[in-house]
Amino acid sequence: MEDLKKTIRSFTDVSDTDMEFGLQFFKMKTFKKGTFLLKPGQYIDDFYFMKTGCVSYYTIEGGVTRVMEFFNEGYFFTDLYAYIQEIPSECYIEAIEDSTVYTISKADQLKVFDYSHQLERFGRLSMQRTFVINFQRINQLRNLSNQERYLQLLEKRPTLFQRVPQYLIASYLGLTPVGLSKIRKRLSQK
Amino acid sequence: MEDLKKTIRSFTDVSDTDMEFGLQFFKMKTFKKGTFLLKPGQYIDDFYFMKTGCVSYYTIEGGVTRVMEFFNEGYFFTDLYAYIQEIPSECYIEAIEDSTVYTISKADQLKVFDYSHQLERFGRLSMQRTFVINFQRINQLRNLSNQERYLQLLEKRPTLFQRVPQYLIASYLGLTPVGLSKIRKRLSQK
DNA sequence: GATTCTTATTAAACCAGTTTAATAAATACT
DNA sequence: AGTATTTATTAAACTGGTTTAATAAGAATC
Repeated sequence: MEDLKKTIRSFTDVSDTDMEFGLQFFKMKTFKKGTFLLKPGQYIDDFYFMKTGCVSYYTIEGGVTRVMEFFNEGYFFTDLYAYIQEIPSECYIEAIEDSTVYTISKADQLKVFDYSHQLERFGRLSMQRTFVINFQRINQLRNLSNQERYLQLLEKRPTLFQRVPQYLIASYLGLTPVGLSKIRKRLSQK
Repeated sequence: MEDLKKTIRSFTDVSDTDMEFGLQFFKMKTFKKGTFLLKPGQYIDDFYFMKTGCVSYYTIEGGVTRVMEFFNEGYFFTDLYAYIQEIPSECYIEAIEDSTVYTISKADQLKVFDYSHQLERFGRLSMQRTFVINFQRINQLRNLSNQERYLQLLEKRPTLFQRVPQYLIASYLGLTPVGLSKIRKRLSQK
């Protein structure tokens, strides 16, 4: 669990005692490509850390799939919206590659936060990080054209384009496959 | 500061001792309509609670004003993005009505969190709340048409339409004033 | 109360996406 | 390898916005 430990300590100092206390609650799980970590209607009680692999976090509404995020190595993830509010999820989390994760239940996480002020701070800071990412996402959606968002994704997460089919990338960008294809054509003509 | 105290306790239990310790650091400030709490290039070291009034949180890029949020009574606010990362802001926070706020510096807030595990938890939970709001915002931007977003705003924050000129509402919705006008016309014709 | 400034609407031309459908290319399956 | 399925591209018609500019209505100022 060295990778997890390292990631936690990239947020804030955590003593060995507190870290050991925290890590004991994490369990390792594996998911084959095409299996689901979460489906609509289910409650999600787990918080995940992606060790290896990739999941797609998406909704289907009226037959339309909308990818909200791809989580790969080093990401913390869950359906945070349903998790926080303890309401049934409206989302899918699907392994789009064979994936290995560490997971901790909400009750155990609360135990950890009660025990350790340092780890509660980690919790606050990781929420902040999530905030920053979401904030950038909102600004991207509001201020950039679809073409600009495509180029930005290409720059920031180039490996995604090898791992993920283009129609899912299109969905992530809020486009139809046709729309993305047009953008790519337009760009290649320059 | 009863309103502030009440709002904090709506998140989590806080003992009188801890609350008293925390509240001593808040200062009351007033801003006349048209004055700025923040301008681009400035660092923001303050966290605000809106007692009465309303501010607009926006950017100007290439002459284009983009309203990100309106904060009125009962909202906690700051330029959280610049605040968290301790980088110069790229945003304006402008009082669009005479406003009264409570404010606490980042250093003081950290003192409070160090002193009180309960208030650190309030910090984490209020970050979570912010997350939920941002998440809904992203989903709105991705999944709803402009018309639907207009109707939803009309429903959720009707008072805004009395307080805020339409061209700022348009900006908040990511539209031009012309675009919003067209939507309103389309709707009124039904 | 008349003038000026700001805000909201309308019209016309335009554009970046959509939908639908056909086709081509790549991948998986037996 | 040959067939079936999935994924990506292209074309054509359409749509909901944009920009620019003119006009109308409302609010502030002298």
